[in-house]
Amino acid sequence: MSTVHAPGAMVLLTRLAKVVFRHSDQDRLGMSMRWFVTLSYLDDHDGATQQAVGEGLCVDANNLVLLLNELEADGLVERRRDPQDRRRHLVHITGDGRRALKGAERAQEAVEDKVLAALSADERTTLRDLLARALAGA
Amino acid sequence: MSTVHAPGAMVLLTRLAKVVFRHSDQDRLGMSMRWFVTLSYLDDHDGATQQAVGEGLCVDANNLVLLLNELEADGLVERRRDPQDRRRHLVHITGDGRRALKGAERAQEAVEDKVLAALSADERTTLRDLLARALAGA
DNA sequence: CAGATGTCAGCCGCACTGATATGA
DNA sequence: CTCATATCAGTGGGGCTGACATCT
Repeated sequence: MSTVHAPGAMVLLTRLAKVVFRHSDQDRLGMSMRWFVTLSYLDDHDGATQQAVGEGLCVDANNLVLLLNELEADGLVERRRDPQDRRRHLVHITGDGRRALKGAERAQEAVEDKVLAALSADERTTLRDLLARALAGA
Repeated sequence: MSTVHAPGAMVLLTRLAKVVFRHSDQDRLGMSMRWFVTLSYLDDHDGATQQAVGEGLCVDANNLVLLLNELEADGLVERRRDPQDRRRHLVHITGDGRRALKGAERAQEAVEDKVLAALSADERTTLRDLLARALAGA
């Protein structure tokens, strides 16, 4: 028989992320995954500089411009000049943005139930905690 | 102050996966992440049908054709007709494929150390176990 | 002047849709 | 003939590089 070879955590993480992506279509969430993740980040980091958002989300600065253009055109996000340094843009989530986010979060719970179906409630909490701490340290 | 709002596990997973992707460049691994994940899967599922590989990795059947073409051209993978059903292709990893995989795995450990820097060895094991079980159940 | 920030144009790898060929 | 499997061509959105404008 072939040896049961255990893949590394990075491979598992990458593969599971693709599963999440597969289940997180526009129809279910009411918005694209990119929008959802971006709004989620801004909900926690309201008023962050555009640069900080790019680093936090691992999205290219150039690409972020287009992404924020879309969100701002829909009124979910606002760019304001930093009075202290007028080169900077401070990115804010709007009331509409928060409302849209809440809706997507509720829809995403159904996705989580499917993706983490094999895990108990306690295990899901543990997973969430580990992911959050890893992300904070990276 | 703004409320400390906790993002869901799916958002955290998606974001951390992008961090992994960022650190897993061709130079470090010696191959692309797509190759690495595919070889890793075949190491555990040698001789799987092409269709099964696509489902397991959440990669489109059409896209998988091109991906396997690349791997086969480099001699890391072999496609063999299934004698029982000559429509099917059984995908096998070659000796060269296993060697290349081992090298990439070693390089990937360094990536894991960076991405999971905030977690202890025990916590990394726990994370790996939870991810593996979630993946198996999805 | 140099350095930082954001914007825009262009290119490329990747994912999906549709059509085709082969075999059960 | 039908259904399944794999392949290929065409299309679209996402990610990156390079050049430019604005501000410190």
